[in-house]
Amino acid sequence: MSTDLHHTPESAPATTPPRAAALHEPVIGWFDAHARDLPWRRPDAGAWSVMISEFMLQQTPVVRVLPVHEQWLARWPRPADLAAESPGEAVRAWGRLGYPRRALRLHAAAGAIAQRHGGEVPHDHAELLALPGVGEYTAAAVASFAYGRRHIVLDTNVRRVFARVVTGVAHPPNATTAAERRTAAGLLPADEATAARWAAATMELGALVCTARSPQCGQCPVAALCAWRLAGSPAHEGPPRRGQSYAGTDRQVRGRLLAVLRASPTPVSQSALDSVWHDPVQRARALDTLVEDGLVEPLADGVYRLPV
DNA sequence: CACACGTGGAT
DNA sequence: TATCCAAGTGT
Repeated sequence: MSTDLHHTPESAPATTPPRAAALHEPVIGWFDAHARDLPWRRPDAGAWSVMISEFMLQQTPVVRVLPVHEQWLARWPRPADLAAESPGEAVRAWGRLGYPRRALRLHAAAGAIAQRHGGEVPHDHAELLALPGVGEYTAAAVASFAYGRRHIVLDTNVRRVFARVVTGVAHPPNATTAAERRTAAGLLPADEATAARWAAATMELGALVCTARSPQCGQCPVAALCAWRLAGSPAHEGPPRRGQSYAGTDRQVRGRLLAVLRASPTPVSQSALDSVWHDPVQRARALDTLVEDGLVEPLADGVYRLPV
């Protein structure tokens, strides 16, 4: 086994990266045999179902999204149904998925779809991107998964698969780079339907086999072509991967405060909020930012509620 | 571009 | 127990 002692992120892999065409069939074939049966992937799933799932899946695992996604779709079958609700109800129904600003943005996106797009989730990438809460990834994902369009879908799973198979490193950079976009563009099948299949397949491969912690290379359809394996599965180099701290942060306080509001069908008093965090300064700051974000609505006399 | 932004399960 | 990680977006 030859080890490159002077390896840097920009250096060429020790072996030739696999050709695009050599990857398509095994990866898509693997997907056909092993893809999970997720509600938003079923033939009868509409674009709205896909869009709800994409919002919920931003930084939240599939198993926790499943039940909430089902509830949302049953309660708000079309974008206009959600748009007709108060934003507070969206925040409440978001439950404990985390990052509740996503609920607010999905509610706002539903409003924009009802107003500007005749109630239909747009097909066009640029129009999707213009919606609140829809970034580069989500716009591509909705266009590709819901409408079969040909787009570069670069999420954390796909980035990790390409980092290993093509670039030969254990993990992708912290932020998406131009080099990654070039790699993804070079691998994207020319045929539109195949490209959409490829996007879903590479994402699923990263989620189920080419995982962050302990990849199941024995199950991987392209293990024999994988630049990382061929290089001896070298450990991660470079800057430490971004860790998230949580205990004691404003985020934790915001979470506590919002949990109180979600649980109460009626406005809550200042004292009810005061009871969930000891430090009055941090508590006040957290409440302030929740109000700024539109997640909490202050009423008169130190009473608060979810936004109407 | 680095950082804020929730929550909970796995190791 | 501490850390890592999960289909990112907005600033």
